[in-house]
Amino acid sequence: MAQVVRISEIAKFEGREVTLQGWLYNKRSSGKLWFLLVRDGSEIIQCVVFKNDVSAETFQAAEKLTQESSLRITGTVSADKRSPLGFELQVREIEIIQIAIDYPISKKEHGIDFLMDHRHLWLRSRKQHAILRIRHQIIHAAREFFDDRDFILVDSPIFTPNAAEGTTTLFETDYFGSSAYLTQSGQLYAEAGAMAFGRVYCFGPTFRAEKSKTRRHLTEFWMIEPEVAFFDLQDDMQLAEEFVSHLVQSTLKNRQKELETLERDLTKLANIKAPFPKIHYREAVEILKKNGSNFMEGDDFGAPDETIISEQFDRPVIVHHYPAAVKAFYMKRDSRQPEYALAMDMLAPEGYGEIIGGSQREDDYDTLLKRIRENGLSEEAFRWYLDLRKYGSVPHSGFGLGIERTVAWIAGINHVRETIPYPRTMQRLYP
RNA sequence: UCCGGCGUAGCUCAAUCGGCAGAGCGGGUGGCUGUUAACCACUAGGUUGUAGGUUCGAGUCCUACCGCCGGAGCCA
Repeated sequence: MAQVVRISEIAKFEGREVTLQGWLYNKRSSGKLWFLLVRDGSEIIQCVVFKNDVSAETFQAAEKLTQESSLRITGTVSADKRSPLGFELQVREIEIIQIAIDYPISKKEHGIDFLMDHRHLWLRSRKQHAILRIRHQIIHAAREFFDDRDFILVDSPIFTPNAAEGTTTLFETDYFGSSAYLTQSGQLYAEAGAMAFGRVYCFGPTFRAEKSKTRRHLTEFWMIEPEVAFFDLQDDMQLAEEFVSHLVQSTLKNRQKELETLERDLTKLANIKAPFPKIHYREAVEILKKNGSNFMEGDDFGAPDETIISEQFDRPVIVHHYPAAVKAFYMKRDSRQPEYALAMDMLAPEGYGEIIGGSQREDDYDTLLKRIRENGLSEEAFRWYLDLRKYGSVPHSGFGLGIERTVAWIAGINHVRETIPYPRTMQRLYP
């Protein structure tokens, strides 16, 4: 065995003998010659086995290897123009660790249900690698954005005693004889954090028991939620557009190869720079009317409406001042036009839908208490939340960005289920 | 929950008007010293989702159920 290296760093070892540890991705033969595609998690490299250059045992080992068998393979790194990677391994020795029998995912196409049943194995494939590396990059960029702006990470609990959004979409679980709910949003706790630290964010999984079967929905999805004291709606929208610009530009800069693997149109991403267009709800309604939608003013937008609106722009569009009636109880109303909430949504281009929802929060104790009562929510469960309006209440705002929809949009993936390692939907709790 | 679609080999799909259930991939065997989802030859592999019905005859038509896919509503 020679020095063990990662394939991603193979260029540094040209002309030297190295050992790779990994799995067989695919193989081809040509008589006295085997071409082994070996992956180690970082990259895939073609390893060439000439019958005349290796021992009989090693040549037999090459013959015996099946797809996804694990191995150590030793040889000399050589530059080769025919290789997509630019380098090959001229093999001297193969050590089989385990022969994989009947690996279920073949090189040809599969249906989505089959692939999702084998999600734990599907993660090994090229496309899934590209998507999850992009997800990693977006999460990294998101943390970097807030950390660089002096935000403190203050995570919210996952077990909660109360609802943040509609009560019909809560997952209820037994909690030592009483009920707890899986969080739908970390926002309410982030508000408490903002009153403590000024600017905070939380990042974690959230859960919605919505019976949605669409390409934009999961029952478990990850959300990053900043919350800032003394921010009004304008400040909030500006933060959101700078944030999303950063996510896109960081991915474009650091994951170009993965975006190309996914055949993403990079020119569309290059445009995504702040400022973004910002339109009042009423302007959005005008757009819908002009484009032949039978939309009723006063409603919230449906998915087809969002697509029509977002198609008017070459970058995400922020719609603000939604009718208060269709928005959550904690959103502050505009004092000059109280039928509208100081709310905003960011709609991604190309039909990817809403990626951000945010608002300026109601900061008046009596008004918030009234809203809680109007919505039939438990005053007792929200006692702590009301405290924030009792002890030094200030204007504050925040938003939540759904990671999976953002990854789907940036990576150009049709369905959010491929943007998370183990998607949870109404139909799927396995693997 | 509602609307629409699909269930055939391990996988992806064919099967004309209701008339012998087939191909590619994957597996096995053999061949090939530069392949890129390699190729060539041979080969094994089937309770056509389940239950019932119509018919001389059902993968195909009808009913119910189950599973999945897409969409709506709801949302990020």
